[in-house]
Amino acid sequence: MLTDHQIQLEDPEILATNNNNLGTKASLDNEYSSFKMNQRCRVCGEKAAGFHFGAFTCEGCKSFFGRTCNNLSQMDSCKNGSKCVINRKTRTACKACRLRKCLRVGMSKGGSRYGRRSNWFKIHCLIENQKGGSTDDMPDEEDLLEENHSERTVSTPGSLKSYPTSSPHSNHNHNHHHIWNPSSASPSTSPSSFKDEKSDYSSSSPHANIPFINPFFPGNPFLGASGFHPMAPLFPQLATNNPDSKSDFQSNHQPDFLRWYLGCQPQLMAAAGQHQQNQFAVAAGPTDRKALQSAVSPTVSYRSLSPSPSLEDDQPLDLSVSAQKAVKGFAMDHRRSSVRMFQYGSQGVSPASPRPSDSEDDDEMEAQDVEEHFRRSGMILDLSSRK
Amino acid sequence: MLTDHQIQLEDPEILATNNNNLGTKASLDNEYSSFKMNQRCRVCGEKAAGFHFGAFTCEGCKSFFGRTCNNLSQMDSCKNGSKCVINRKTRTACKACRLRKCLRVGMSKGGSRYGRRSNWFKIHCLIENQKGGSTDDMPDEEDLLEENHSERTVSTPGSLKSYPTSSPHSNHNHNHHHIWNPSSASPSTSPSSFKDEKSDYSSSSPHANIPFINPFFPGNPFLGASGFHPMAPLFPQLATNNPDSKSDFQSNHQPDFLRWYLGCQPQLMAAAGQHQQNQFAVAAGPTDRKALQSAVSPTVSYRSLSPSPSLEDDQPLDLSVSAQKAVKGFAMDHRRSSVRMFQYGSQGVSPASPRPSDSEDDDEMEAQDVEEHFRRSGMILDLSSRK
DNA sequence: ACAGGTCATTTTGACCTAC
DNA sequence: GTAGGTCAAAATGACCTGT
Ligand SMILES: [Zn+2]
Ligand SMILES: [Zn+2]
Ligand SMILES: [Zn+2]
Ligand SMILES: [Zn+2]
Repeated sequence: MLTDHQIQLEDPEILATNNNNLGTKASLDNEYSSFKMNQRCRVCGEKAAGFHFGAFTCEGCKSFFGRTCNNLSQMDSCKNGSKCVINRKTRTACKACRLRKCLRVGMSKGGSRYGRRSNWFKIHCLIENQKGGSTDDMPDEEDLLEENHSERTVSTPGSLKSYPTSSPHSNHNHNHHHIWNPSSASPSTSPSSFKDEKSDYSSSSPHANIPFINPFFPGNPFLGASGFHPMAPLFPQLATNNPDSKSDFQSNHQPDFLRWYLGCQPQLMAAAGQHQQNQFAVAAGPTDRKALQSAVSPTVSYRSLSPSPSLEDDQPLDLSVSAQKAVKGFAMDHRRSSVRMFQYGSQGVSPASPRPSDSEDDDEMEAQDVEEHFRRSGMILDLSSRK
Repeated sequence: MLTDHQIQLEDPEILATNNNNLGTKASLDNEYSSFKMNQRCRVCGEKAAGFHFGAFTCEGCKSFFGRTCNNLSQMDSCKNGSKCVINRKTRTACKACRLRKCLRVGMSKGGSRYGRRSNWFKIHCLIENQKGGSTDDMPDEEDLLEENHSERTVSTPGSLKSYPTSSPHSNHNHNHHHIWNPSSASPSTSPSSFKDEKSDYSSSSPHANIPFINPFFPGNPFLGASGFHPMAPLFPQLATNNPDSKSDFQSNHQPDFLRWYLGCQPQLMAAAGQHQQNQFAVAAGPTDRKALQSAVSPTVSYRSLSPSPSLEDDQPLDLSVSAQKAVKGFAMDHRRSSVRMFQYGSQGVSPASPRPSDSEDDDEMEAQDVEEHFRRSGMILDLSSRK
């Protein structure tokens, strides 16, 4: 196994792996680069201009969403039964269906990252790509025929075959309201239906008492079209430069991670268990940690044990935030490769935006109040009736 | 039966009749007035602004058609299977479907009348109205609910019950390519399918040898959504001020006319028989005759025996045009209440526009050449192989 | 009384800039 | 490398005018 020195110099976030160049970040970047160059707009199928508002989109759909997602209320509904096909030629026909498509592919405002994509994000993209993507009413054949075919062949089909996309428990059509808490189900969340289907992966958690933002909370706008989990799991051992930790992940945890990432979350609970109570779990690499640091109020206390080279590299990253003075609750949206904050304030739960060192006035919220709010919002699994 | 003196003073075109005020033009005008005030756009269902391009439409659809009907070719087709519902809210969504709807309700350019509506037109409207109109994907319930209901109640439902809309041979879904010539069917026109269905009304013509512009010619853009005949029939006895002629019509011919107007044409052939060979039949009241006079080249010779008061009121109107020096062929489009000329020139068949006393140079066309052109265009039934 | 013109308003997306 | 701003171009329809 290569010990490419680049690994030491690169962003110490976790590494991707494939058969061709197992475990190197270079391979990940290479794969992602070709992937990115051939992306099409997830809304209309035109050649994508970039990753905008949480999805690869063209300039038009980017501008459209940026304009219209603010005034959802005054958007007149579709008169064709909300069944309009959205492609490059028809995207201007029905604004309602176009916006619906935007939301369906995961677009939303806030929490954007301007810098490089995180490795989590790249992995996510490649896995999703290998899964075949959503089989929506996406680009017309007509549209594709009019585009440059030579570009599309750059994409290396099957180059990611090594990714264990089909675990023993393949999980298509997994419910958005999965309950991955084995001990007690909140009445507001879905009943035991999922438990019957996926009990193998949700019944073995040893940390059922830890509150955690449920990424599948009802109405989560960041759930992808496939119901894919928008939040990266907690894998502290990945957020380190310690080679042993990385190889440990690759040999022992990567399959579990991938299985989780494809819809199952056994490791997530275990990772969440490393966090204390009254804390909302967060996992991030140094880039995300920096964004987190600037996004979160200075009153928020957080500990960072790694992976800065000057710190203990062999310690798991811990960016957990004390709920007593925290911005209350947040989670990383690695699918969007951004710090996505769920900030509790007088305006209710809303995505947080970076702010300077002000506002000492909104940290009187008690931990249980914060928790209760998230619970009422369906964002927290009601794992236990603490306090 | 009333002998309202208004009849004498009014336009001497034929009279309409209903139960309430049988046979008076006042009743027709009254009925038509309330009908017109409550018309909705035939395209989108919005309150109609008037009769534009051959159909009652709103301002928007009027402007839209005026803009787009010229560049049909560069109109991109619908991407929803041409099934878009067109109403006030969705009319801007799919231009292709909107234009298709416009054409379907009979809109077209040219041949418009600026003055009063003819009585034929009013009768047409009232009959169509009584028939219930086309049951298209017309105005949404939602749209109608948002409009002023008080206006709509002005319309007197059932006020035209006296019109014999359902003749013994009710004719729904009559084919656009009807053959109403019993003797010989053109190979280019439809086969004997219609004859099987409607032979009662197409087999009794005593004037099978007279060429006549077939209003059902393939591609006739003036055929309404219901396939309704766009051209008014020939009823010379109606174009007179002679009271006897009018009462004769009311008692003897009106039922036949209405039956014809609803899709059968026995009387049409009889009327056409009054015209000489090498002439293309025309029927018109004095208003239409005036328009005809200004539209047709001065080289066209026509005879007008009536109904000017200074002329023989008891003679049937004859505006037939000699094909030798005629603009070649034309017919009245009473449905559009306009003189609709099918003018033969170097540009081919096109709607004629009024022109001054010039152009002595385009009357070299022989009668049979004109006829042949129309026949090739599918506009003339190939009744016989004269010459 | 309608065809055609006018033009303010709306919608759009390619392009640019700030971060 | 993306969010947001810019702005020219296109589409729309209420209103006006000539006939
Ligand atoms: Zn797009
Ligand atoms: Zn729609
Ligand atoms: Zn309309
Ligand atoms: Zn359409």
